[in-house]
Amino acid sequence: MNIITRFAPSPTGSLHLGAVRTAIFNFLFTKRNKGKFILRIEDTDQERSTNDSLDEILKSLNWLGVDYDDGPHIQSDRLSIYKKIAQDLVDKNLAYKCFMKNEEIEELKNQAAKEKKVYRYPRTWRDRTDHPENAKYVIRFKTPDSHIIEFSDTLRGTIKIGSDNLDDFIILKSDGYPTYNFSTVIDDAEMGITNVIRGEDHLSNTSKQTLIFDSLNKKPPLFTHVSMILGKDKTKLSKRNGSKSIQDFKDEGILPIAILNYLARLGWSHGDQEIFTLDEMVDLFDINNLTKSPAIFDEDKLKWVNSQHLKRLSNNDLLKVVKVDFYQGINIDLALSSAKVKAKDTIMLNESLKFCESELIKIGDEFIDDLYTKDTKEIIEAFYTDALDLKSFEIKEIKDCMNIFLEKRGLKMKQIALPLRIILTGSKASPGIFEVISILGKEIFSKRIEHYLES
RNA sequence: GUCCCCAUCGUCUAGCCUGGUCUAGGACACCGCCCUUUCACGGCGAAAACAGGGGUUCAAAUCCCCUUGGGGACGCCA
Repeated sequence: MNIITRFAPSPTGSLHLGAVRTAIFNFLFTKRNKGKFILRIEDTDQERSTNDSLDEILKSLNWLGVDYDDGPHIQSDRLSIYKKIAQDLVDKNLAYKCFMKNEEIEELKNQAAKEKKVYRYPRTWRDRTDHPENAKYVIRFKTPDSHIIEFSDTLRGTIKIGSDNLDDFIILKSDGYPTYNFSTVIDDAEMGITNVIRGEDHLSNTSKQTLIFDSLNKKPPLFTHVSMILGKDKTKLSKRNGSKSIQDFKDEGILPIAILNYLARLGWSHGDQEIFTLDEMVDLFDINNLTKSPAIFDEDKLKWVNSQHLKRLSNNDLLKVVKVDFYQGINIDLALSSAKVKAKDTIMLNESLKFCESELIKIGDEFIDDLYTKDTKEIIEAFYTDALDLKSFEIKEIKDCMNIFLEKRGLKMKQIALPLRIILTGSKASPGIFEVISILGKEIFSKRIEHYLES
């Protein structure tokens, strides 16, 4: 059987990590099995759904490289379908119209809270036929009494829940929109979804959805409820405990593959391997090899994974993510090679390559003490004179030149490396000094030294 | 409160299904040392866990039960 899966976010905010992880699992699983991956937008909450959110979700998925084969299907385009099926269920006496007013429900909820009980809809309209004319109503599902609801989960086995724990839940709201449990089931059935991979927080919804599948005479898909990602405080990830959106990570210089890798490794593993390419993940991913317990999000490790991918990136690919205008004459290849091994994110990378952007660099006032002593100036000038004689500005030549210079003058590397670094990069932190000189090349090197000597 | 899920180092995890090779392996973070021209990278090392109690068995991190702990759900949100 061909695998068909879906990722079904609701456009009520930016894409967050938990959602992204289920998207990744669906994506990997589907690719692994050469199936079809559908994107479906569950915008049945008129109040909270926004186009901006939808745009951001699409943008983020695209940036991550989580591509879908079909969609996005928008649920609000399909209202007539849900309405019709809800009405069918009413006609079959499997659902019913409920005319209870909001105020009445509020009252019941308050009452329940007072008695420290959980509110349950009292089935007031379940069997009534004295329906008011032109009044607003919702459609509720007739949850059967004392029935054992059973469904299976590929990770957790068979799960059984007594129907008495559920009340007559709403499937169609008074604004004519379906509720989540209803539209999800209809779409999963209509779209031929074979595998539903979603967060563990949906486990309790699955019992309701099983009931709906039954009422529709449809076979439910195979469920896999993936463990949740928790914040540092061990509760569901939310803005409160530091959850960031994909956009945030992008802005912080995290690579898409690092997010994919880190998030996939949260709950999934392949022996001791920590770093995966996308192809490797697709190749190795096994839905049956997921951890059942929740995992705490650790930004330090994400950063580390990011640094590992940064190191592995080819200079060609690196050029696409780096935001540096290399000045003409800069040895870009060498610059990238020496910068990428040290950076943890692309922000750092950009920062460390700043000295490559122009012919001259600005030297901050804080370095005056380090640079403008008579000795320093004299040493730099002397080394400069030697360096000018070099035919090639390869690292090796520069190094040899330096060693001869130091020996000749009885100096230590330390005495010249720091000022030279500041003069050439405007910073105390940079790639190795020989690399820096080689990256700049003879011309820019000379310009910067002369500029210093003249100041 | 009710229902559901889960339980190996601080964190992510390997091992669990198919008991013995586990004096429990790896990674992040932390600490120490080394490398060193800065910042880093890297290398080496240390510390660090089978929640508790009962079973089953010659043998349990691994199987079963209970307790405890954690998480999730209980919306005209998804």
